[in-house]
Amino acid sequence: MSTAKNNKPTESELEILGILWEKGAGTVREVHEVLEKSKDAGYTTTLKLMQIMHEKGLLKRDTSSKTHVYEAAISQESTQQQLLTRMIDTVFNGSATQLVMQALGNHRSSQEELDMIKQYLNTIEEQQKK
Amino acid sequence: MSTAKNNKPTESELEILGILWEKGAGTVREVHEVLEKSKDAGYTTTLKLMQIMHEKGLLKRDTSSKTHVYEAAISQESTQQQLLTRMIDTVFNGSATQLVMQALGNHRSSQEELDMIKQYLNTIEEQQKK
DNA sequence: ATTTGTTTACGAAAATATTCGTAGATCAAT
DNA sequence: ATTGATCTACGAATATTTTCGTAAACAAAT
Repeated sequence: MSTAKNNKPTESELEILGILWEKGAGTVREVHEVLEKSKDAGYTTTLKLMQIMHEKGLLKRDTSSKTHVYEAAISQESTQQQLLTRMIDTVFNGSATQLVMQALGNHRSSQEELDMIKQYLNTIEEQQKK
Repeated sequence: MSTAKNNKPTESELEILGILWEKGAGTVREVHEVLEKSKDAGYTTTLKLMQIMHEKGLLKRDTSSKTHVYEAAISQESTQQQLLTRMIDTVFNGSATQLVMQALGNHRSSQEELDMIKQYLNTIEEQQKK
């Protein structure tokens, strides 16, 4: 229960979080520029969205200079986790395995990635033996 | 482009689809009864939702008897696929592998399931060699 | 045939999410 | 100090999603 996270991000908010998780931090303009590529919305729309997200506790911001700098206030991992859980629940009959296989089947993975996953599976098995 | 599927289901609609995918088909009352366990909403709310879904082409229905029987009109697989893709895109930095590992890490899987996944990985590798 | 319970249809309210116009602040360059 | 560009704040319009009240149809039981 560290930072406010009982607010589940909306679709648009997720897009912004995604951008900030990658960038690390950024101004409204920077975020907006990325957003524009996949979406068309005005600058003030992005601004407003980010302000709301700040109010909700989804973003932190540094207002020390005129141009504010924003940063995600919730971790990518915990958000991923929440979304995954919900998705497995409602759409994958509660089976994580089903989700994993579906993901592997339709999204080309390189040999390196497959190896990484295999290795990870081994790690899990080791843990379970204990 | 068989049946209308350009309509992405909303959150509530997904819950209903999930139920129908499991049941195969059902009346409003039946769906509502399942829904009630995790949510609280009136009967007519569920009814309306399912009517809308029918209009959108998300559900088929049999109106031959007084009590209509509904069934999902879009496949679970294609829906899973769409959702996975979007999720990987916005929240997992475009990496399916990242999603897979996150899912494996936090949702306990039995040894049987792990074996199944391993086997599936081998299948994929075989395919890629060709 | 009247009552009772269950169903669909419809419309509209309520709640949420998204969008943007406008005004005022700030700063750099003229 | 005026202009121009860029930024934040704010409020409100739009759009979308969710909710439910009410009425009419229907069937089974009294």
